[in-house]
Order: sequence, then C-alpha cells, then structure tokens
Amino acid sequence: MPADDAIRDARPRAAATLPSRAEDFPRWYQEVVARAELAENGPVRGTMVIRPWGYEIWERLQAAIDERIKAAGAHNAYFPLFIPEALMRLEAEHVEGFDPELWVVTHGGGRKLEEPVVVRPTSETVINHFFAKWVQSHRDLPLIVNQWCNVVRWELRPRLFLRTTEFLWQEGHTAHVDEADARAFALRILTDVYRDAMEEVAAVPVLIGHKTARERFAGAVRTWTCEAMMGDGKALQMGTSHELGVNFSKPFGIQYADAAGSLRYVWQTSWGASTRLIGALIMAHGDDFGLRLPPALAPVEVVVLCVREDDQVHRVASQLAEDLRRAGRRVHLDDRTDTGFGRRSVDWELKGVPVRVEVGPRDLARGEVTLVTRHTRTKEPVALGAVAGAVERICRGAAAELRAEALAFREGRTASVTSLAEVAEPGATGFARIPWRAVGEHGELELAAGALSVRCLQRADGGLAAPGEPDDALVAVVGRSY
RNA sequence: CGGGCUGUGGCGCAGUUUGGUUAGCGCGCUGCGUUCGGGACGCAGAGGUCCCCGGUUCAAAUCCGGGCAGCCCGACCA
Repeated sequence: MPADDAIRDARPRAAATLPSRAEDFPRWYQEVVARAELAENGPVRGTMVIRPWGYEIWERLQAAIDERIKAAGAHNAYFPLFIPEALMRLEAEHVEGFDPELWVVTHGGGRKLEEPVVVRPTSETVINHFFAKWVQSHRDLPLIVNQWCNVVRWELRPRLFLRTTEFLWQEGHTAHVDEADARAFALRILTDVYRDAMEEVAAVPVLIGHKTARERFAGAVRTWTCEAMMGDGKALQMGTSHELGVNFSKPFGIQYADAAGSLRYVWQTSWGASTRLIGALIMAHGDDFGLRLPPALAPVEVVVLCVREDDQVHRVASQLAEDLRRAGRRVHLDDRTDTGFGRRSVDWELKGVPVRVEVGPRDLARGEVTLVTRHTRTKEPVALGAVAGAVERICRGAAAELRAEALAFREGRTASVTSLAEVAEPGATGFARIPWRAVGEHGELELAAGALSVRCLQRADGGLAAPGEPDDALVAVVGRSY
C-alpha cells in the first residue's frame, strides 16, 4: 500500500510507531504485547497479568485444544496446587530435572511447616499418587485425565508469554496397559490435538519429531514435540507429548491385574501446551503494524468502523454490524466520535482484527463500503449488498493464507546440510536439517556452544520415527530457540 | 551465580561529568473548542517520596558510603 504509507509518513507519528521487526525483533515483540493490550508484567518478577484481549485469545486456543483432547477420550479434572515435597521426590530423574525450578512453601498459618510444600511445576507426582489408587484392573485402563491449571517454575529470564514464572497450561496424564498403547496415545495427542490445533486453528505450521536425550522431559522415555519457526527464524516449542514408560508407575506403584490375574505396571504418557502459544501466535504472524490473528482466535473478527460522525453512516454501520452478527461473526461496532478515524484504524490493526469494514460518507455516496483485510493490508470497495459475502470470503481464507505465508517463510529459511560445520550459517537465521549421525551427543554440545540446539529428530520426509527405528536413520532439525 | 548497564509523573527519556531559584521534554491523561477517508490541532489543566537509608554541604536528582530493584549478555526451561 504505497499510497497509504505516503499518507502515514506525512504525519507526525514517530512516537507511536512500532519498532520494525527486522531492526529489533525482541523490542517489537514487547511493544506489540503492550500496545495490543495482551499482557503486562505482574508485581512479582516473572509473573504475568493477561489482559482481556490476550485472555480472550487464550480462551479460544483453550477451546480448540480442549475439544480435541476430549475427542481423544480425555476427561478434565483438577488436582491441587500444593504437592508434598516427599511425593515430588519419588521419581529420581524427575526431581533432579525440576529441582532448580521449584518454589517451595515453608510457612503457613504463621508457622513453619513440618514438611515443606512444593508449588506444582507440573503434576505428574500428585496425579500418579492418585492413579495408584484408581487403577486396579485392566478394565480401568486406559485412564485419561487432563487438567487446565497454572504451574509455577523459577525462571531466570522471564519474557511475557514465552517464559514466565507462573503460566497457564493444560496437562494430560494417562495410564495404559502396555507400551504400544501408550505410544499410540502419545502420538495421537501430538498429531490430532497439537499439530491439528496449531495448523488448523492457529495457522502456524509445525514440524513434528522427538527430542534428543539432552532435550527430553525429566522422567520421560521419549518426548515428542511440535516445533514452529517464528518471524525471526528462531524455533518455539508449541506442545509436547511424553512417553513415560514405567518410570512413574514403578515408584508410585501403579499396577493393574491383567486378564490372567497377574499384576502389571501401567505404561504412561503426559502432554502439555501453555500460554506460550500466544507468544507463538504473535511472533509467527505479526508484522510491522502489529498482531495478525487468524479469525478463529480473534476476539473480534470484524470491526465495523464509522469513518466520521454522520447519521446515515451510523445507521448503515449499525445495520451492517447487526447483519454480520446474525451471520455468526464476532463483530464490534466502532462508532466512537471522540477519537480520530486514523487512530481507531491503527488500533484495530495493532490488535490484529482480521477484517475492517470502513463506512464513510464517500463510500455511501457510491453505495459502497471499504473492506480492509488485516493480514494483507489490502483495501477494496465493496457494494453494500455484497459485504456479508466478502467478509465471509476473507474470514474463510485468512487462516490458510497466514499458514501458507508462515510455511513459505520457514521453507525459505531452512537449509539441508551434511556436516556439523555447515550448520552455523543456516542456523543463525533459521533451521538446518542435518543427518543425526553427523551430530551425535558430542555434536550437540558443540551446537550448544553456538547457541544452537536440536529442536527435533524426524524422518527425512518429515514423518515420525517408527517404534524401534534408530535415531541414526533420522534427520535433526537444528536452530536457535526460545 | 559471573560480567556490563540503568533506577527521575502512567510510558519513554533529558538533566548528574562541573551541587545553586519553581526538576524539564515527548507520548499518554482531564476539560473546552476546531477537526475527523490512516496515529489531528489550539488553548487551559492534572499528575513527582528524582529507588531506599545514611553522610558531606548554607544548599543534593547531582558528591560520598551502604542497601534494594530492574535490564542486557553468558550456564537451565512449556
């Protein structure tokens, strides 16, 4: 929109403009979070206040994930925030992994507690404590429980949504009769819940694979992951699904009697996705003008904007808003007269509303309105009678276009290489794909020294490793990460 | 935890080197008016423990000592 830019640039606006993504991505991110009124820092370091606009996005993400989790057979439940320290210590690797991140409550009721209480960093331990009671027979399996809650982890360098001391998430926990069943379920969650929600709802294309031993969840046998590329080329983990084997069922004593009457340990999984996804949404789709939301997640899909105070304008705008609402869209009528049109347009643009319907006297004189598509920033005149159809067209197409754009971006910044020495260059701006056997555990250390890491291991065609398939046959996706 | 930097109205900053009247500026906020097709303008206002404690001095945002907090960079993480 060169014409628009010329107009913008002619106005005094320096203080109001976002920093450009290319120049300073982290600052751009912070500004978008602040100016789109998504969140701000809480009074305790690392904590986050999620503001209504951000929370409504979260509610929509939540709904998308919840619906899919339930389709996979899960039921929601709730377990306590406080975990006895002794329970937390039952699984050796798990404690060791989480120890440096724990918040421990030592006092209550004005007195020192007999036994310190841990604030949950994740709930494997409490939940499995109860699984041990609930599971008796093979008829009790699979047991599939999910909870939506907050968790708390000590963080050295917090960043809103991406890494906060307290965050909101969903954690699923399951128990199965055998390894194959557990694995199948972990993969189902990975693909049918996380990948599907990320790609279809959030319009963020993801790579799927499993983590190396170094990056694996503390206590897991295998960690499966969805990884996406952000607008600065860095990777962000969008959701993880863990195969826990019998690592927890043994120390927690979760056993069932099989059909023959012999006692067996359950095979387990756990999986989670958090408010970090909001950060992903911002960084995967945002542009120099702010947020770009896929309609399914936008608190408001269409804003009908009265260009100026005028009876006819107001009448038509109200009618259009009502029509669009009846057509099932989430619509906001912006008929404020105390704020200039330019300011209002820019505000909605910052907040990422997918479609703007601008109604002004000049449009009406021609029997039209102006439609603006947020993700392309294109304007088009549309006859009054054709508005509903045009809005539907934009809303239905937006997610696919955002996804295609993100995918093209990722592909453009991904290079395949064959040796460790060649990883640094593509890794600095995006992803390098390299045979895992050319990296190995030693190579991983070397990568870490260059601020790079293996995001996941997958087949050359992007598929998941089959059971028993050796890592040596797989490709490592290497990049910088959040 | 090691290294670098910064604490001044809601936000972003200047002023500190070389102490000196009433602590400024931009954005934001309130009121009135003119505006309104891409972050409008004028006028009038409100808003401050200059991070905290102590010291030096006739006088401290400014100098000295001690504390606290935050940011950035390095080792961990959804």
